[in-house]
Amino acid sequence: MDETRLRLLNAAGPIFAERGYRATTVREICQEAGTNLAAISYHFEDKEGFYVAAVKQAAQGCMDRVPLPQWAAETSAEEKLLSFVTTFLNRVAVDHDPAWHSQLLMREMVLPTRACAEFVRDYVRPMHRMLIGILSELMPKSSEKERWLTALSIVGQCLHHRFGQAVMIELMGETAIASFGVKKLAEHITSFSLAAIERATKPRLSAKASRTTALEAKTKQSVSGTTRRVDRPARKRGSR
Amino acid sequence: MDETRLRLLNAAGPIFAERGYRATTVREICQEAGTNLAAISYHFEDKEGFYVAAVKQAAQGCMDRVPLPQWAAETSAEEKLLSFVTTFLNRVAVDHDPAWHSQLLMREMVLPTRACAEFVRDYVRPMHRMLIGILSELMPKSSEKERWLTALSIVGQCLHHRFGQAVMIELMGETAIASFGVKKLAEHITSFSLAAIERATKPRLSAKASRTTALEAKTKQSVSGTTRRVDRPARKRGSR
DNA sequence: CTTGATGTCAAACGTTTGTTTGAATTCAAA
DNA sequence: TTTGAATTCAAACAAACGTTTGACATCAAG
Repeated sequence: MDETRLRLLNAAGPIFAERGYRATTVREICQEAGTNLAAISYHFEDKEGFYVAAVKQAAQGCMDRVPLPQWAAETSAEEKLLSFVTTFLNRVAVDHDPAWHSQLLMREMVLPTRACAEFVRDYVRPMHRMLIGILSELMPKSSEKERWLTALSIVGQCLHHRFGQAVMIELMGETAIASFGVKKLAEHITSFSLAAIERATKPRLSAKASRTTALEAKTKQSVSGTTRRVDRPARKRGSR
Repeated sequence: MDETRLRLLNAAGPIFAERGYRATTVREICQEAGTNLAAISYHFEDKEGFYVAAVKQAAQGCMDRVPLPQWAAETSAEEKLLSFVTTFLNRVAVDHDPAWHSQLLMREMVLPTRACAEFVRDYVRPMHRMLIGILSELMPKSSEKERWLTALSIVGQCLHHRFGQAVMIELMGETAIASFGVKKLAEHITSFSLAAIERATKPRLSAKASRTTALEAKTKQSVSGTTRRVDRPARKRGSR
């Protein structure tokens, strides 16, 4: 049976997601799963193989829980973008049932392990293709580079609500964050991005547009200075 | 002397940034710094205190290397936004001299430790205040919530070029990434955001605007499904 | 019943870890 | 020179870690 295998994987996800790879001990997972210690090297070769399997399961779980949208032929590109952003936010949102799915994948993005390449192939690339497709409809005359930059702007806005979560809570308090909600967030990001895209596509307000682009010369930025104020010793010999 | 202290901190930064807290051993750092093993508990109490000191030094280094901009009275809000975005990108950019500064802070954002609160107070909050100030000029009639959302959109775009770096390289190749450059990036993000802000502030093209906001009804998204396709066993008893 | 493969178990192994110890060294003040 | 605090050093400590071992259990096939 692989009942043991499944119990291990289900127990591993939340723990790996919360503590990270190194800080998680196989003993802890086995105790949580109610299995023997040796079950890990038996079913997964070693700890690293076990971790990779857990990441795969997390990515699969994210995709299955919130599948990519499909549209009728007559759907407008604007509608597509809204449902794409909504899907993205739902996949990475913090307040979803198993919060550890996206948490584990977030770790994989910041400090990639062996599982990263597969993650990009199976999970990131399909979403990226879909977004580029939508952008090709929205800005048909743009260069590939412009579409890339726009895609990065949109994805960045979505992901920030996951990556920046800890800092945002520290910055504005936990209650204020929760008041946003996925739906409001998706509408903001979509209309924000659509406005920027339409402006770039049809720059008819030439007065304002030229004022904006005239900024480029003023990027004088003093990039110098060294580290000051290093703190003084903390404990001398005899404490504790 | 705290020459030993400084040698330890300088050696610790890159290693903590690359490997993370748990995967880094104090032995490795001491060997790199050329100090004795006991120097850590002597100067920093224990490993965690040592790590917190390293994070502090990284944040200070980031701020000193790229200080916040200061403007003349007549500077337009658009110019301010551009130089703000440029400063932000320079602070988190990957291609700067000690790349480990921002790398260490990035870790701190994703998995916060004791150092996170101080980091937000000394490093994040000043930048946030400055951005909100600029946005107050750009969209004077907006609510506080709207300004917050806009600030998050801008910051998200900037940070994504750091957080998403590993995935972007995997997705589009290393050379393509480098071709962007901080200056081009800053101009893109600034004009992208300014277009969105100006559109929201003066929605005179009512035809297109209403088409955009009419999307809201169509957010039907099937949020269901369970995990399928769990992989089969990897190694049976007798291998290796 | 025997056989052999599959899976589970308690126990132990060898290594690496952060931390501590107590002696040695340095060096300015008395 | 003597004193005493500050600092560095080699060595060891105890705990925790991933992994392995060999015996035991289960069960269908011959």
